[in-house]
Amino acid sequence: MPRAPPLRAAARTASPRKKTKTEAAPYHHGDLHDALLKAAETVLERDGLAGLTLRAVAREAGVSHAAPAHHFGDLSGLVSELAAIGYRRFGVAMATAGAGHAPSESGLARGHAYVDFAQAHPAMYQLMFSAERLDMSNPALREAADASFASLVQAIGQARHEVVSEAALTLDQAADIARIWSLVHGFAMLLIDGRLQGILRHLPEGTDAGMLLDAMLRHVRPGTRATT
Amino acid sequence: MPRAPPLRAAARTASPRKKTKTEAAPYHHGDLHDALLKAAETVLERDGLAGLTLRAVAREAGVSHAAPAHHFGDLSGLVSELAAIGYRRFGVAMATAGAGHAPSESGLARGHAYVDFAQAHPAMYQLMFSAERLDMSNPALREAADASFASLVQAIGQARHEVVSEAALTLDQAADIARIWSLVHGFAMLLIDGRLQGILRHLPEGTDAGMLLDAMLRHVRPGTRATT
DNA sequence: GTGAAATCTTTACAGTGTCAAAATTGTGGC
DNA sequence: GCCACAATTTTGACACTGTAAAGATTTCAC
Repeated sequence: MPRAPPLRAAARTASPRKKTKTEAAPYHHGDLHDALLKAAETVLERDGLAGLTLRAVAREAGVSHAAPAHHFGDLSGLVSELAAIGYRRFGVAMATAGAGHAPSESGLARGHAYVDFAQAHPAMYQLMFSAERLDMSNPALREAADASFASLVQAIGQARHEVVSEAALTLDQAADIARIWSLVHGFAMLLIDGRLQGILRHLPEGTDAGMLLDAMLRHVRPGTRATT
Repeated sequence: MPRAPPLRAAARTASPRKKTKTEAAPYHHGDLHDALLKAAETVLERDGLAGLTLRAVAREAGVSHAAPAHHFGDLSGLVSELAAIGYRRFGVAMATAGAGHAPSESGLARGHAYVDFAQAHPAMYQLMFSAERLDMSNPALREAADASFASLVQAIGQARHEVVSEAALTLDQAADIARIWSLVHGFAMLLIDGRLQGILRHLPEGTDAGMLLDAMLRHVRPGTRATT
């Protein structure tokens, strides 16, 4: 059966070697694990969340449809690891946005960076918050998501000019965290789902989502208040 | 073929008669359209969004697997009509919450009613914002969702002590709408997805989501400002 | 080398949505 | 009253999905 396997070969040479001091051809595939994750991201960006199936990823990687199961157990295992990658990437985007700005404006910059990420990678962002598909007990995902949340808490603390400990929050601190997170997450979700189209359409000519976000955030500053 | 049809009979007698004074078994079904929508809601509440399939709804209603297609075209047709029902129900919940409160507190009451609805019917709320499944060109859904949005705009206008026209928004008005909507929607989504568990766990004993929402909302009031 | 383990493929099964054809039932015309 | 027609519902089929088991293949350890 001369069933040509060009895809397979292409996928194999695409991934760079990691170790194997002898530089001999790697074992079965090279590292299907990473190749599958890359293929999954390609599928996700091309076909959206609905097109992200085990078999589609296997096709994209040029392997049999059951290959992913061996590396990830099941579909939730694969998408959870992909979401973990998304969280790590999201983390660096937020970190770079936090630096390089005056402290007074860093909160605003972070808010914009948050929504920019969601807008630039809508399918990935949806996946990162798709409780239905993700397996939150997955260690890689758990760790990446927790780190992302911790950096949010840290940023809130910075804006409040105090050290906020995740282990014991006051209601006021928690309200700040929930407020900022709900704001940017809600805005991002509504934006991705097209629910803000009606608003944006009826705004003065040339107003885009970024300007709306800016106007929305400028009246919500955390901390610096004494009592209720 | 004595293939026992108990489900069908059960489903038929389960729904109260409307007419048919003779009490004979109704004609084809009665009205499968409504029966399917009721079955869909049962399935949605019992098995969540993932369990809401055409065939599961057909089974619940006691009809063949292809029956729903005739009434709703396809899956998105069915879930869109179900979501429309959700929006209408959501609308009355918000309306009753808006009334019966002092004007100064009606905004807060509405915010709580919003999140309460999402918390009481998480699967329905998720469906109502599942862009992936819904067909926003569905007339019933479009109308119900638009009405829901219009009432939000109207409530914002009331809080701003001005008449807000959806047809031409100022950036300031739009920012108020987006802020409030993003806040409650984001909070509801994070809450449903379990993302606020970490926060709630580390709050003083006995603090629940409602208190957190209250603290979060009390520092965000729309309108009443002059310039930026 | 050779056996063992890891990797990948093949095969199979139970689901799913959707379509076409067949069967059933209610309705309107005469 | 009766009969053709239209609406409704079922049956059957197809392509797709995830997942499991069994077989084939390759690498690794010794």
